[in-house]
Amino acid sequence: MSEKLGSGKQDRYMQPSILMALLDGRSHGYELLQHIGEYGFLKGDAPPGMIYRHLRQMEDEGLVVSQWDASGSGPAKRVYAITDEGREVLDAWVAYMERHAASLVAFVERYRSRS
Amino acid sequence: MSEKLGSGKQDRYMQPSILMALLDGRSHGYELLQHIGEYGFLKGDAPPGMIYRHLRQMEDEGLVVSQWDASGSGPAKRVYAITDEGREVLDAWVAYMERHAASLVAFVERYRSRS
DNA sequence: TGACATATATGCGTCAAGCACATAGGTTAA
DNA sequence: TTAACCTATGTGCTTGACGCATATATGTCA
Repeated sequence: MSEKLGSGKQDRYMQPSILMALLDGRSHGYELLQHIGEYGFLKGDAPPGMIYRHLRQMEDEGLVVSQWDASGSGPAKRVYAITDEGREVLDAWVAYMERHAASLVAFVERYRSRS
Repeated sequence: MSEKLGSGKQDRYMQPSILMALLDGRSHGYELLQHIGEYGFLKGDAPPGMIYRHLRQMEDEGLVVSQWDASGSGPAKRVYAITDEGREVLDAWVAYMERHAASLVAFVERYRSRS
């Protein structure tokens, strides 16, 4: 039955999740992959392609900045850091999510209260 | 700033809104248009084309059934009623929305608690 | 030297959203 | 009476994000 919900295309909140993770410090795509699932918006793992595309787009929009890091072992990493503009956008996201949560709760309430 | 949120493509929850409205009794597209905004998931008015497409698709899936009503004034209306399967899907939607709201609240909490 | 983990990125098909537009019946006012 | 408007239901087209598969490259370990 639940397979009819939203055709599997729910909002994954990739952008705010990435920005939130970057609040804790600079990181790179592959590392972010393993952490943004913690927020509960993804069912399984985040698709790698998605992360990198979001990061690139967010850099175009000035929300993050990147820098290559070739130190350490393994291939070079593109390390991202959040910008002031990114912080503002995250703040707006949180405000939006708060309103959205309120609407959801009200909807659920309304449904539950009609026995 | 907020124009960067989700590129304006937030989840409108059209399907559960329609099902919820039909719980209060049979109705038709044009009438639903004026009521499903009450749930707070739409910024302005719902786009008419969207409603009718959803209703058609939901009828294909067996969530609603329709019947022409030529009585009364004005053009004929296609009146929809929710089915048992529609009720089950709505129930699943509500459960999903409840979990989703919890994730959102947790995210907001996490953000707010880091001063 | 072959398999595997790390790390980033592109290409392609699909699907829903958003918007404009088309159709048509009925009512009302100039 | 006819033009404008409200009711009512749909279709067509473009765009953009998503999901998946795939490509590329480096370093490590058996």
